[in-house]
Amino acid sequence: MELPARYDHSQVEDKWYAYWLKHRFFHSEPDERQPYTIVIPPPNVTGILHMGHVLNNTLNDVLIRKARMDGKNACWVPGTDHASIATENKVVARLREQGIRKEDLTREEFLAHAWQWKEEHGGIILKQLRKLGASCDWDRTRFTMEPALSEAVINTFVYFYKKGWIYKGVRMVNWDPVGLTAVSDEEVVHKDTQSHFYHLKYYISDGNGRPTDQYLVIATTRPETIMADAAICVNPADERHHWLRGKKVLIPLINREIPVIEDDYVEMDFGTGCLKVTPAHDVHDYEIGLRHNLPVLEIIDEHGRLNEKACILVGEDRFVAREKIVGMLQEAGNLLKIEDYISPVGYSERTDAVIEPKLSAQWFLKMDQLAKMALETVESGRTRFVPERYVNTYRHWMENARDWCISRQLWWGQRIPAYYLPDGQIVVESTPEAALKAAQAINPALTAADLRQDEDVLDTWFSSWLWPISVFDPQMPGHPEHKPNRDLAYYYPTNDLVTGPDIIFFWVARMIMAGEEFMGREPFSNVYFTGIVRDKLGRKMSKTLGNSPDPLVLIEKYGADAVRIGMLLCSSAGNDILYDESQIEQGRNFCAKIWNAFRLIQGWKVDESLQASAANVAGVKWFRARLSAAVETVEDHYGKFRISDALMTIYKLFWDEFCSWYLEIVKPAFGEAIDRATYDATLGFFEALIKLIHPVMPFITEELWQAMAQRKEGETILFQPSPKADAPDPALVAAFDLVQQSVMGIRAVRQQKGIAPKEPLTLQVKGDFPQEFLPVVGKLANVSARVVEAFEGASGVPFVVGTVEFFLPIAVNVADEIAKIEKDLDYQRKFLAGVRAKLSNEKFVAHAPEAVLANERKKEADALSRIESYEKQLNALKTSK
RNA sequence: GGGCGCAUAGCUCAGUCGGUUCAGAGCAUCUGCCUUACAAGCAGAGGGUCGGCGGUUCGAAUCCGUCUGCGCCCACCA
Repeated sequence: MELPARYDHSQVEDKWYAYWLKHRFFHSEPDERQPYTIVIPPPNVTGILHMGHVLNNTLNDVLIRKARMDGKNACWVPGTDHASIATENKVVARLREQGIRKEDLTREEFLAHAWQWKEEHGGIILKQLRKLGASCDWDRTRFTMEPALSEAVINTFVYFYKKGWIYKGVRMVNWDPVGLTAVSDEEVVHKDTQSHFYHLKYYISDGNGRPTDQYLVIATTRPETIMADAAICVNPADERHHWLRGKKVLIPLINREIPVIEDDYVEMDFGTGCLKVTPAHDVHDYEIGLRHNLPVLEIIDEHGRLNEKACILVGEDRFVAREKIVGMLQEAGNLLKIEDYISPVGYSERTDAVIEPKLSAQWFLKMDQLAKMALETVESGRTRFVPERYVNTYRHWMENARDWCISRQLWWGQRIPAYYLPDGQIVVESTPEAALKAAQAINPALTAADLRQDEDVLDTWFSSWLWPISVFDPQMPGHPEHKPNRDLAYYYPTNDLVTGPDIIFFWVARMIMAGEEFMGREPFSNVYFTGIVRDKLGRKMSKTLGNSPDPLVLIEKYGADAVRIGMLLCSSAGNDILYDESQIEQGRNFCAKIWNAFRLIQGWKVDESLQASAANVAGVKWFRARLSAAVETVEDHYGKFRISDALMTIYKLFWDEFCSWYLEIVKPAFGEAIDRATYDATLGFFEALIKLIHPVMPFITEELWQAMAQRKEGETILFQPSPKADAPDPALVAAFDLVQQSVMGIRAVRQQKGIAPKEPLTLQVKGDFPQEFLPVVGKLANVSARVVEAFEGASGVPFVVGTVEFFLPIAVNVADEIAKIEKDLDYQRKFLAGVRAKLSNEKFVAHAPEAVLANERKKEADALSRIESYEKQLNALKTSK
């Protein structure tokens, strides 16, 4: 088979992906092999591939392909997440473009639009993952809102409700006035925001609702909420304010009378020590209100606008109202001063709207028991975090977990299966029929028409947390009596989860909770946290900055293998990734290198009558040992999730050791043939190498594996066993190191003296040099090497590697050589002095372990022998002069 | 405010148990090569007071303290 001179990924990648799909190589069914399972972190169904996905899914794919080659039954379950807020926002935006307002649609009409949108745009990302080479079991593709998985979510809700862990409560929630829904604490992002501290005078009431000339001063960042004030609060220990006891004050502008109360919550040395209490619009104020039985007056509506209860500025947006009321306060003489102030403000993660604390009825799931269980899972090591430090973060959150607000005021999602009876009682059942039955048990006269289902849907994470279970057996969650089906029993718990640390609470922690609750054990053994992909300048990649490249464009340009390498090269666990296109170029260059190495080998003619040369025999012997050592290192790296280290080990093994050294040793001269033994060994090495590379570069390795022999339809590199390390031979590897050093020494001399590599030289070797490798040195350095007792010839360049001395008899400038040797000699003497200082230190000799001591003695001996050798050379040179 | 982490060559990062000639790798740079696999390449070279200071130790990039500069997470002192 004739190979093109250049590797063209575009001719290769689609071809083999189609081949893999055709033979369903990625598909897994339970069998007698050991399973290795990964569930994909489901991307948003409407999402498109970005660099973060590339990193994450490349790592997943490396792990799954490695496991497959290790003989495990590898199963990677793909799928998507319905992402209720994000998707609903996109659908609302598109409808708006078409002139349709969500408010004008019924729930059913809206959902019809949403599903249509999902059918059109959904799952694009899964198609894109194929371009990357992701070896997912596509037959198992799941969607969190598909019927079976939705059923699992509903059953879970019913299960926890009946267990008493789900309750409905009026709470202060994080309200998103743009998304028009409550969001969980985890979905609120706090950002330091430049704002102002307004100091306002509140006049003391004369008892009849008229101001006296006495006043107190409060400091607030939210003057637009004063109309909702229910009290002014001071710390009881604050003597400055004792005169206010029992007094009433008037809210500026509207002159409503409110009491002055005392509570420890107020910090005496913050602001003015007087706090305006606004129970409807501040979490802490709400709690103070509860303690002091204050009325709750809500003046901001769901859109963030002032309502009629505000009396003034009705209908104005909260921020506009803030501007206007400041002017009004100023005019009325209530504004004392304005300070610049930076305060943390909560923003909605999804819509970036400023979160409004809002009192509303929401559904909650109790976290105490679940958090306790899930903490134990990680503390006990049943689930291991990589890097380990995330355990601290995890523990802190678990110990402080607050109840999870699981209701969302949206339509896109699983609707809460709570049904209200006309008298306000609630029944919770998984179907309307069951709900009716339950309702009739309370009141037999009720009909289906009397029941009203809760309007809210469930938080998306309330379905994602079931993912490692529900993708295999959606009947399991919520049915403790159910026995896991064959898939779940076989694949659960999964092995590794690769995800970003940003969703450690959203998703990882909650999957562990669900796993413990429904399966009685952890959902995965290891969690590998990736870093965040940043640009060269360290900025997070984002659409608005426009610094995020389109992975598909990169794949098109460089090939998927190159993109994968580019991402992996710089990805140590838990550290952020500074992405730079040059890394992908490096990946592409590696493809070219592999390709060309194969073209070289493939072009060799074998002469069956030829005996292997001494150099070839030695080369094969060395590389076998070298490969073995590298395989061991690679295995070790994989075992510790040091994926980039594993890659770098493989990269250097192939490029440096195999190409630059091994192939140069065995390469026949132009037009000449190679012996059979060396050829077969070389081909064997090459096959082992591409197997080693396959998990990181699946396409080119399949192409070459197919090209290197007659393969039958249905054969693939995917299931070839990973190369195994056989008897390691460190001594041999070390001996070859000496060979490399000496070859490099000769090349350096050639470079310095301007002697072309083509020009043959002779080399004299003195000392303990491994004889069998002399021919290797001869070939690589183009020298005829021989061992001598003493160097012959007056003029030449000596050099030393370890304790072996070399001499290249060539014409040299004696003065230059003398200067050079004197410099080396000087260095060696200082080195010796350093070693001797150590050895003469009694404490060192007393404390240091024997191995360290022995090494220092060896260093001393080596230095001595080198000095002796240099001195001799120096003398020889000087006398020749 | 609390917690976690980072700082090593121009850039991105390794450095595992404190000890091997330990100060490394890749990229970039410089020099010489269009050598018949590969210029997306080959060969060679230069480049760092391991952020500062102090401590422990026979010995510190590595352990401890502290300072400085970054990053992340948690936290609504209005």
